[in-house]
Amino acid sequence: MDLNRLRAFQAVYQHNSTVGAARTLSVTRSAVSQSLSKLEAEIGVKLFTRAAKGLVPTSAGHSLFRRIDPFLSSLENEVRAIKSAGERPSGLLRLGTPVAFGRCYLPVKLAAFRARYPEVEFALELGNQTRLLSLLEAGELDFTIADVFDDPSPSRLRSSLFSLETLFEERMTLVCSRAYFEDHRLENATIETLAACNFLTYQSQNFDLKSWFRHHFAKVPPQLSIALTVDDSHALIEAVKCSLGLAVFGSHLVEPELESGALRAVLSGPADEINRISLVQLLDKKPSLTERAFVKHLLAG
DNA sequence: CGGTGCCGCATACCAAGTGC
DNA sequence: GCACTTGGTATGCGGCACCG
Repeated sequence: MDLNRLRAFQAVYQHNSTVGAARTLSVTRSAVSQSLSKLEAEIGVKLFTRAAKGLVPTSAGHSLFRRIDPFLSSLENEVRAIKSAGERPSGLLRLGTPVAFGRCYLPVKLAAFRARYPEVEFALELGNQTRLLSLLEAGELDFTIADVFDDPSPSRLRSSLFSLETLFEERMTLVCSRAYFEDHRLENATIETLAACNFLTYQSQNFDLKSWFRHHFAKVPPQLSIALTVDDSHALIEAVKCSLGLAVFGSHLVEPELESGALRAVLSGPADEINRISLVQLLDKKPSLTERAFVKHLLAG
């Protein structure tokens, strides 16, 4: 059934004339008259009685109007809502993030964005980078936050699938408790001294530690003694404070502890490895208005 | 990519009713 | 009777889909 013919019928019913309907629909009365005739031919029933001054609905006309008027009105409202949604950020944003970043930094940014655009909702996925990149690739996330190092080893992030935008940079520092530092004589530590220590890591394959060793010594000790693996920065900091071993942290996570002297940095200095915390998107995906607004919001700092 | 057919619409015109 | 309003319809044009 042709929607335009139904709209012509609706307008004629409301005005009891083809002239009024034509004005409403911005067409000539001839077009209205023709649409109406075709609709009647299609249904096989007269919808109006042609009177001297206008058109009077038949019982079939009344019945049809009662059915289609709510439908056409709700259809128009729905289309209007969809159009206005395209003009302002709204809807669901699916975001992946490392656990520590998702807990500490992101909630503030999400709150500020939503204060500005209350029609936006978030679905936050906390997890390790490998899993988040897989979800992004499968189209189950709109963005993910990732750690990007200058490490020359092959990285999935450097494939042609993804586009990267740096949000901010942090120094990667190897730290331990003051007691652990003194017990293991870690002032001017060599790779051999460090290789004899215990380590704590975020990731089961301890990429963070390997990357730190490659950066500072251009090689990784053949055997690292991993005392703890935990994907939670608070747990990791507490374990380091208890002298369980050494762990690599983004500088912002342990700044207070380093300043108070509760933790000590090993080989600390300007030569520390830089982690560019970046926003990752699929390269060939055209970002929506909401996604573009969110990227702009994060990049604004 | 051009030919063809269909469809919606506008234009022009006709018919009928109404008011002065 | 005439001007005006309104509805109906023949005709032509333009846009679009389909096909070879």
